Amino acid sequence: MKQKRMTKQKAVVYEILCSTDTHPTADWIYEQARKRIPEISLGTVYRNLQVLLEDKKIIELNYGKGQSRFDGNPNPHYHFVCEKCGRIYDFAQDGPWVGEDVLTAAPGMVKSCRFECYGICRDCLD
Amino acid sequence: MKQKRMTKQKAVVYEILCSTDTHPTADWIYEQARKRIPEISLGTVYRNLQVLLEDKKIIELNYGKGQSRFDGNPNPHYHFVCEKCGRIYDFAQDGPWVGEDVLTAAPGMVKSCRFECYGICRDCLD
DNA sequence: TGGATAATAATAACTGATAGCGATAAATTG
DNA sequence: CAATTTATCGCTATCAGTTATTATTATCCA
Repeated sequence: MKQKRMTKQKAVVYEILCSTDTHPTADWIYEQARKRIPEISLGTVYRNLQVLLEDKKIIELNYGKGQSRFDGNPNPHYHFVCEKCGRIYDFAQDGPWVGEDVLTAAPGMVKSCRFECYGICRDCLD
Repeated sequence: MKQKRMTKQKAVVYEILCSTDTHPTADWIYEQARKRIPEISLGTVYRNLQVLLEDKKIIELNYGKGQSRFDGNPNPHYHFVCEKCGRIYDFAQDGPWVGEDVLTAAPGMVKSCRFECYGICRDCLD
């Protein structure tokens, strides 16, 4: 297996992602990264996000439209997407989970799940 | 509000989508549609899928990578994605549902949800 | 049936992401 | 510590999927 190196670029990408809970896009990470490594390229950001994904250090969130978003928390957890402001929130990791009965109703062997809610966040409700 | 017309193309796209439970891609629908309207264009398929989505007649399923898939059943239901063969299955609509407790744990007002399981389907397990 | 206009077919343009390339720098070897 | 290997770099071109544009055609209501 190909050995992986920790580079300044990779470290910065990972640090930026871990220092926020906003589930940013690659573009946003790129903008932030340029503040610390002005010559970094968008391709490098994408490449390192891919490597971090392979190492299961981070999670990728796709919402079909637009860009992927990334999450520095690799532990399984649910997300709430505000349809008004677009922000993505985490469900509390110590909150309730989808029941076993739902999983056993699946037409096959379940290896992982994805659960998301869409609606209006508390900020936008006020 | 702009009035919408029912065209041969739109009807065919909808009929094709409703006549299968394979959650096809726009490309597949296009191939099928050409059997009935040889001169139909891919753009028209995409456009009509968009219109049907707006009318909430169908559902779009994105899995990030690759093409979107479409579902002629607009009622809320869960999906199971086989990671081996790529097929997408429906959960039984009379099966168990994600508990209310999970929904009330959301950081906002929930309007819709998405729940998917990934794993190996029964066909591929044999 | 006629006319306004929504929808079409064809094709070009767009977007997010990836691949290829020569250059660079980190690891390894002697 | 120098030489060599090779992973990663920045850059650019490319790709796939989708959407926008445009001239033409078809729908629908009076």
